[in-house]
Amino acid sequence: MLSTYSTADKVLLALDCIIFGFDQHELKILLIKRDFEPEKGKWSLIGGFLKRTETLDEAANRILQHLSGLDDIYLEQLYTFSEVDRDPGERTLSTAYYALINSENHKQVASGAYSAQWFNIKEAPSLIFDHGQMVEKAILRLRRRAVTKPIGFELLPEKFTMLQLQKLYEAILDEKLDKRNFINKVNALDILIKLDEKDMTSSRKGSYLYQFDKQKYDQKIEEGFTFKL
Amino acid sequence: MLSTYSTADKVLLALDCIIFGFDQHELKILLIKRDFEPEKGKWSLIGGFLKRTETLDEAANRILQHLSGLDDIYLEQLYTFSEVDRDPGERTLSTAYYALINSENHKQVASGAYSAQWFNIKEAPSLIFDHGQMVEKAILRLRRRAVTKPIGFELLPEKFTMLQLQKLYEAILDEKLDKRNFINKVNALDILIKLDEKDMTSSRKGSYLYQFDKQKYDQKIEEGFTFKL
DNA sequence: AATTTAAGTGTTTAAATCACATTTAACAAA
DNA sequence: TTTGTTAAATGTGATTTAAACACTTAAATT
Repeated sequence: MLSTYSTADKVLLALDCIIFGFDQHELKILLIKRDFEPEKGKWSLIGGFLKRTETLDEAANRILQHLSGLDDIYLEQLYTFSEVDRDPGERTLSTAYYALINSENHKQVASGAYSAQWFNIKEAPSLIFDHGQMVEKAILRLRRRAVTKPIGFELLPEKFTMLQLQKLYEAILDEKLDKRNFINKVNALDILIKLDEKDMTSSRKGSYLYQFDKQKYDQKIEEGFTFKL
Repeated sequence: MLSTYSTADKVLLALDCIIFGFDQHELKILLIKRDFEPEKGKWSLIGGFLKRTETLDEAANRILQHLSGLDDIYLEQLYTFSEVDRDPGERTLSTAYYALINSENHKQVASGAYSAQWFNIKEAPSLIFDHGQMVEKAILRLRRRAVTKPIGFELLPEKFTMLQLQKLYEAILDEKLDKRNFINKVNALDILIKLDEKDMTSSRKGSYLYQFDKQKYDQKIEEGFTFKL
């Protein structure tokens, strides 16, 4: 029989965020030391509980906002985890979100109220509950999305070099890419603005800075263009 | 501040299933007339509430099992919907799952206890709450999955003709496919068993029946093969 | 002026995809 | 038993896309 409202169980719904960042050559995630029981003191994702008056998207934004002060963060719902004993404290489900934040705004995040710390995704410590699974799933999702939607740009500063972009994709996809093919592909997409400015930090010659052209991208999408990197 | 357990809100968590079936040339979904308030009498997805003692996967299986008597149904979690007023009855979130069932087992489903009915995905009536959104999202997901994993076979009887398979993919992808290219592609995958039997219902010559070779498929996957149709 | 360092640039080759037409098997009708 | 009909089965060449690959250039340093 279909349950009716009155007889149905209510549960706690948590929300955990896998926060990706990119730093030079490394794809990182932000973790915190959990400050309450159970598992106090262990590494965990940033999370919180859903309030009755908000949507999951709103809760995810609230939690991130509170943590970082950042506002327009790329967020996507990943999956809802529901193993009965996933949280030994109480019957709790958790909807995982993943977020992408760019390295320019990194610092303040890591120096926030919590003992938050960036970890290379390959060197992250083991996490409480099923957070490890969440991270795994998030990486796979990111990998799939990054080639289909220009979400990679969320992880870079506004102005970036081709090499930075390539390194980012190498980090996400976890494979080496050919420089010429990469540049050719990116240029073929025709959604970057090549600036007159150069980044002089990495070479004598300097490398041109680029900017993602959201206007152009949106327009192309409108016209049926499909991003595929 | 991170919420702690005691202060956090509990919510009802519903679970709704988008059940896909395939019938000759048409991709269909199974809908029921809702038999309780609110929105009693309107078309809706099959659903229920999560129990404290089960996972979402288990709940989805229970709900389907109960409806159809079927056991090994392909099920995948889709998304958790959380608009605050999505259900006017009470604050309820819903995790949507989609299911694929094959046409041979159709009939008993539709003639179950509920007034369940199959609708072509293009001709479905408008649905309660956000169920329309769920269906939309499920179709997109199915479309992506079907070319990446051999889930299409879940929708067919055990033995099927190439044309049936093609029609299925045409229905899922909502586009016409070239017969020769399709067959060449499928054959190149080398995961079908060509039977000696023929289906004589559709032509004089008869068309060979095929069977999905799960063993072979699994082994190929093991060896790093990637299904791509 | 010569050296160093990373940036920038095209071509060739292989692979995948696409478009397309004819032959074959089984049955039915003459 | 021959002929006609219907859908199934089969293969090839053309085009497009992806992959592999190495040298030149600009600018700062000595």
